[in-house]
Parts: sequence; C-alpha cells; structure tokens
Amino acid sequence: MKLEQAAKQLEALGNPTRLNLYRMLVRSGDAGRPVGSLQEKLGIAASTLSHHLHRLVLTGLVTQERQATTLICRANYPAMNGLIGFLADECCADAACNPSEEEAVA
Amino acid sequence: MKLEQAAKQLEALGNPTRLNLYRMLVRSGDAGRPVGSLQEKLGIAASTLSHHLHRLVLTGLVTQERQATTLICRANYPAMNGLIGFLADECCADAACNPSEEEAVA
DNA sequence: CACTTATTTCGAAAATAGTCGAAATAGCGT
DNA sequence: ACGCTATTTCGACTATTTTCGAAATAAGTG
Repeated sequence: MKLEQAAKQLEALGNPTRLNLYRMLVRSGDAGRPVGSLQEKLGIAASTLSHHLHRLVLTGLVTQERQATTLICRANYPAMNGLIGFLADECCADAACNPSEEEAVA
Repeated sequence: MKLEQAAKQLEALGNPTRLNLYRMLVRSGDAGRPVGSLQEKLGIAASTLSHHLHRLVLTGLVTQERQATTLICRANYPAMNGLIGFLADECCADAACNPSEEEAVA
C-alpha cells in the first residue's frame, strides 16, 4: 500500500464520529446497516452522516449497496486488513525492527 | 483503548507528512533520530516539523529525549501495538466478526 | 558572560474539515 | 404520474489544520 493512501484511510478513521460509525458497521457484520439506522443511532444530521460516509467510501473502507430506497453500508474488511498490514509492516509494530533499511525512508 | 484516544492517534498518523515522519522514526529503531536530522530529510520548515512532532508526542506515538542541545525522537512501539490492537479488536479485521455484540455500539 | 547550535513558541495566512438546514434527487408503491 | 420514504447535494458558517518566517528559548562551549 502506498503511504499516501494509508494516510488517507487513517485520516478517515481519525475522527471520533467516523471511527464510531465504522465500528458500528464492522459490528453489523455482513448484513451491514442502512444509512437511516446509522443516523438514528448516532443522532447527527442526515447530511452530516452522508458526508462522513462518503469519506469512508472514498477511501475504500466502506462499501454501499442499494436495496430499494435504502442504502446498506458495510465495512470493507480487506481494506482494513490492508491498512493494518501497512502499519504492522511499514511501522513494524511487532518489535522486530530493521534499522538497516533506514535509507529507504528518504 | 478508548475510541477517543484511538481516533486521536489515527488522526495523528492520517497526514502524509506525519506518517512519513513516524515511519522514519520507526525505521530508526531504538537509536531514534534527532529533530534536525528529520528536518533535513523531510525538507520542511523547522517550526512545521516541531508542530507535527508535538502532535505525535501528544498522542503518545512518539517519545523524545534530550541529549545536550539535540532532541532525540523515537517511535513508541507499545503505543502502535495498542492502536493496531484496537483496530484488529474493535474493528475485527481478522474476518471473525461478532455481530451479536452489536448493541454495545450505542 | 558572550557565542553557537538546536529546537520551540508566536503570529499570521491559506486551506481544509465539520456541522447544519433546506432543497434536490432516487426509488419504490399505487 | 403522484406521493412517500430514504439519502444526497447545496450553501453557509465556524473551527481546526497546515504552513511559514521571525523571534524566543534551551543547552552547551570558550
């Protein structure tokens, strides 16, 4: 994953409302959750929610599927796995760091 | 980890400059890197770098230690592990989702 | 103490983000 | 086509972020 894209995804999750939103979607599993349900639960303006959802969709962390008039939202697990992979990989969270690759940073 | 804190850390990493900065620190390992060295490598104003570093320090992702006039910066691995843990845990990136806990979201 | 190097704080400008309500659009069901 | 519910787009406003240069501080060294 490119650093730029990882930054975009991290930024998308780096807002309490969106992180909470994303978590709700994750916990909804494959069934997903309609926008209206999310809005009711979060208690924010529909337009605000739509805006946040759009940002999550843009970064690929969330997908949407129409079912009649309602829009079902789902967490995109592979995207999150990719992001966690980037963090664990590039930022070697698992202790085993390799300083010899330092020059590759520039 | 609290959602609020996770969001703060994600936001801190959700900026290309800071993510790159953090990555450089990670790759510098336990030796860390002086602020000046980071500045030279990144090619941004010292004040700008200081600002970004401050944000990373505030969220606990980076630690600093004075050595005479130079300040050594280091990635705080446990913090990153905690964050990855939150993502993998709360956002169950490893496929095994548990929708039955859905009500805990509210 | 004066001087030098390293880093931060201050002040300010431009850009981006977060929020809302009102109006517009999408997709049925009749 | 009309009406109904669900969602988005628009327009606006405030708050925050990002960035810089100049000045201030920190911590040595002669």
